[in-house]
Amino acid sequence: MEPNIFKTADIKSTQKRRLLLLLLQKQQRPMTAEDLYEKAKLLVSINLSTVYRNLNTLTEKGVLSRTIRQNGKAYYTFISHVHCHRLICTSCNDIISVESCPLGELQETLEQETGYQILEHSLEFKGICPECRSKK
Amino acid sequence: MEPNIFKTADIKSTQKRRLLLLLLQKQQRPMTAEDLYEKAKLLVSINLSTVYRNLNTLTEKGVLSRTIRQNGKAYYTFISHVHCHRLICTSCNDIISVESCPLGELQETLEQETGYQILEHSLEFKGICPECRSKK
DNA sequence: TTACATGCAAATACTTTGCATATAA
DNA sequence: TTATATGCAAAGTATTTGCATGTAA
Repeated sequence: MEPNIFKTADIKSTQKRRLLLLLLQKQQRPMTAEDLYEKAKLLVSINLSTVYRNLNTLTEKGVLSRTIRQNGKAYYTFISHVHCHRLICTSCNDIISVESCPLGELQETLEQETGYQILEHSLEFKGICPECRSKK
Repeated sequence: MEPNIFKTADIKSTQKRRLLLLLLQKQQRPMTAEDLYEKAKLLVSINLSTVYRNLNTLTEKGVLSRTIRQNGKAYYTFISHVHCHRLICTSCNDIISVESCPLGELQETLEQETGYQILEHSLEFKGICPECRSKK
């Protein structure tokens, strides 16, 4: 883990924070507060509200990014992660990462048309995966 | 309002359902359960859980579509509405509709690459609107 | 030493559910 | 008449907050 993430973000380096970042880094996939809590409590004594508070702090400080998915839950990743989206099977909840993203161009057009400075976007696809389709 | 929406959806035509659809139709913008409840209770006696139950029923029957936005709330629209997305100002929460959508092609490519049958997608842009930018 | 982090319990926001009653077909 | 819709209160799920205590710098 970058030794100076905390210094850069101007927050204290605590055992719980180091663990949460380590877990997010190890899993290499967006995780919910609950996901992280379940993993973390196997290793240290930690409270769910500590997880929530830290995820909020780290998001505000620009270390993590938060995305609310169509299941209503917040998912967190390192900001530095490759920009990608999701394709979710509505039948078995399998998730595939979608790395292609054709929105850069549209985003520029939108900025010109609307005068907005666009900072981010969220995109999610839903469908039925091959396994579930064949089971029908 | 289409006289046979309810017949087609195979659900009873009740006063509250007719009102909820009418309100959604009149506003011509995605609304939350709370939005609809506030509008509806000015006109008839209605319970918030009736609103939620009907929005769920109408969504399951394919009359409405539901999208969870990055504020964590569910927004409903007629399925028949023009396919469009959102550009939200993170500073003043102003919302602009984005009608262009370059995802059709990517969606086809994804279907071929992944074997998924893609049924829908959700897309949201966030940025800072011209007014808020000039206030800085 | 001191400001910030944490644990715990309680509160909040949005949504769902069980059950008795009301109503559309 | 009968299955479905509704109201009401209670519960569920994800998240936040107040306050006392603990800990990094």
